[in-house]
Amino acid sequence: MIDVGPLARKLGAYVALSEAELKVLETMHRKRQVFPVRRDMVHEGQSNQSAYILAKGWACSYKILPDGNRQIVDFQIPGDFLGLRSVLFRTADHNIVPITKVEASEVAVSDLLTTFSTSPRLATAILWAASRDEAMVVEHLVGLGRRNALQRTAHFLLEMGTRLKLVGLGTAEGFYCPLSQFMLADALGLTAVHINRVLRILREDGLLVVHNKQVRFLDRARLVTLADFDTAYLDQDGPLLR
Amino acid sequence: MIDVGPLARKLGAYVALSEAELKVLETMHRKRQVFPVRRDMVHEGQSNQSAYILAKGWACSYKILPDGNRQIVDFQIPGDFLGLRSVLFRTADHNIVPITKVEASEVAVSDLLTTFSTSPRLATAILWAASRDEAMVVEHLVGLGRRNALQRTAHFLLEMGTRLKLVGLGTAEGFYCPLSQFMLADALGLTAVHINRVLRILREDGLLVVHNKQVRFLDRARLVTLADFDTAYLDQDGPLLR
DNA sequence: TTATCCTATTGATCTAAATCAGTTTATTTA
DNA sequence: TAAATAAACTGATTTAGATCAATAGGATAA
Repeated sequence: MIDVGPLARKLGAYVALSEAELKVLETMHRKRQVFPVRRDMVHEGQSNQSAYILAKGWACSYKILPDGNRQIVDFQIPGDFLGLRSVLFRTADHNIVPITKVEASEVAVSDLLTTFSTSPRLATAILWAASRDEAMVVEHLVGLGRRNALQRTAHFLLEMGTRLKLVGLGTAEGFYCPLSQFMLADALGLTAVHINRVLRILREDGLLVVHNKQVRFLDRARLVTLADFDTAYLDQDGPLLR
Repeated sequence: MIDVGPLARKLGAYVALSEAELKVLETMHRKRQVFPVRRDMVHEGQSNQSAYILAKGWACSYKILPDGNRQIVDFQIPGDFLGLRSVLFRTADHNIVPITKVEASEVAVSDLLTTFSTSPRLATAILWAASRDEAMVVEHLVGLGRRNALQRTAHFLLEMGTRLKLVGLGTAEGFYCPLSQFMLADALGLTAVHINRVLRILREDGLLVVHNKQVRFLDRARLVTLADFDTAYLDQDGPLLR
């Protein structure tokens, strides 16, 4: 079997893609670019921004408040679109920065629109993926509003695990995670000091271990209960539609 | 001038719409329905849900956690789409409930897709509006993660004011707001008790008054500073594109 | 190979917001 | 129009997570 790449793999979880559709996806990966760590790819206020498909590495989208505080809105992993809203919105309303070295393909919005009209199944799959990403932002919001530090952290790590598994970068047991405790803190609306304590509790309770940029789930069942994690779109094997 | 309805008014802030495009929008408002207060229009887990355009009244989308806690994700006001993600996602991942009596028009997704291919300008405008809504969810997330109760509340009320002004339901001075302090609390990740105290502080500081379901901004400049409110897409008069 | 920086870790203390326990004032409803 | 219910408001107390202040281990740079 050929390597279909993370995006095709992700969309394939939704619809079984034909050879022709895979070809279209392939053509979207022409202009591959490399982005170094810690240098903003998209900057708030920038206009005429491009959209990208992330092929390798991790990035994150964030906002900075006037007091210097940062809130990470979402992490982008291989197979994710990046900066789509900035394009539609004409001006970026947030920043995007690589966490590791990133490889990404620039996608012209016009190409995307063409794809939409010529390949409706692919279009549905892409919209499905976009809706799923939005649903994750919503879940993140719910966590910040109504979950305590422990549940929030557990939920976040379970979700990242699920996302990574979908693109073949993780298993039910764990995943490689290049995030520092400071980044976790900025995503979860906590301080790094508190994240450190939360991770200790999770470890001491035998729920999960984070060590050497590696997350390992020790007791997934109890974690899922603790975090009220919805496994609906996880317990799925093969595409939803044929 | 004819009444173009809240959606046309909102989209008109982005592109100047032609007579033909207004006609298309009008046909989307055929199947008008009325929904009573406090009876879920969309329920989590429901599948084959319809999408709606809200014509009159307020609704909100929310999630309930197992401990009974509620997090309101967003409020929907006239001109907003409602349940779009549920349609694309095939199963609703959240609930939507009317806060006041609601009038909404059912939109078949097929109609929407037709509109997209026949009227590209309208399509862009709708995507712009959708991006804007998503940007507001993101801003909400940032507030929950990194703003204190006072800034968060101020920011939220300024934002609602801006949204309502865009559809002609508010002015720079204030707006009608049917939300109880409990609903504000569920949206802002606080308790009703604390919302009450925050509103008192805002009142005593001469910043804004909430009374009789009416929000009045007393010192907009200071509010904007306090909340770090981005007025970029507010200081706009007439459509962005022609 | 020492100095510098970043990340992880821990203890002590502080504080914003929650919780608890009411009273008061509006709305519904009967 | 009285009774019932929901919403607004307030004080006292508690607590989850922040802040402050260090220590220590790797990694990077010079």
